[in-house]
Amino acid sequence: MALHDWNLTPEAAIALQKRLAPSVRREDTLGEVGLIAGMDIGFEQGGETTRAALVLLEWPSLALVEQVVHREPTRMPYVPGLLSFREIPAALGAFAQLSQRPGLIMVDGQGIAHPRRLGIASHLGLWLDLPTIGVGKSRLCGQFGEVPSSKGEWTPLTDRRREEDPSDVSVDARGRVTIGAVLRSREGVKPLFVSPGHRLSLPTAVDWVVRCLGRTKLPEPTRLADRLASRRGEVAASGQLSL
DNA sequence: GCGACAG
DNA sequence: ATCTTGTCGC
Repeated sequence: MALHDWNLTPEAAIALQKRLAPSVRREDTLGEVGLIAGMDIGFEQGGETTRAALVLLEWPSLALVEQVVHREPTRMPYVPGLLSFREIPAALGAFAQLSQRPGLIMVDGQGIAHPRRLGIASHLGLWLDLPTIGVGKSRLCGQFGEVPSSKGEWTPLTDRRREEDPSDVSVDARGRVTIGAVLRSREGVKPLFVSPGHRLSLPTAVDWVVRCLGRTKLPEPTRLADRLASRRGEVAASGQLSL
């Protein structure tokens, strides 16, 4: 993938998403998943500083083997649909500090469950050329029915077909395509929005999320990254960049 | 034109 | 996302 600038106007960012979306691989091309990463972004000083948190867990023990935090000035405001342009730069800074490469990354946000099928998980996966899964806590787009109540069960998240969708995706009688899964990761709690980021299918994405589930709503990779990105669990972060 | 809208 | 008090439950 050709490198591009992150400071773009909304119009340019949307045009870029449309150009990149066709490159997102939705087939399973996972390698040996020895390490699973979890990524999340937090903000400090009223949003002036962006704080990227990255954790590496060993599979299948899910033991935490490495964690890094990277801080840098916030450049872009939050605009629905353009989240990746605001958060990926900082995420890359955190990745640069990692001493080992993960075989899979779980990102807090959407994968292809995005208006132009290029949510932050897909964009990051494309940039790093690594398998990624979007694990969102709320919906950006798409519709879904009642979510089963048992842990591990899910209902499809569908959306009207778009130009950004591959021509070979299955379209139902109503012209809709499945872009993700609304997963009951824990009983009695709001469901999770799981969608393929890059280099894996929806069934595989759901499988990995379920396999990384503990007793909490979020899978371990995202849960730990979330905790590190926020102030909670004040863990001693390794190699950070101060401002 | 009127809502909806990841983090 | 972040700001915040109390409250319910394992």
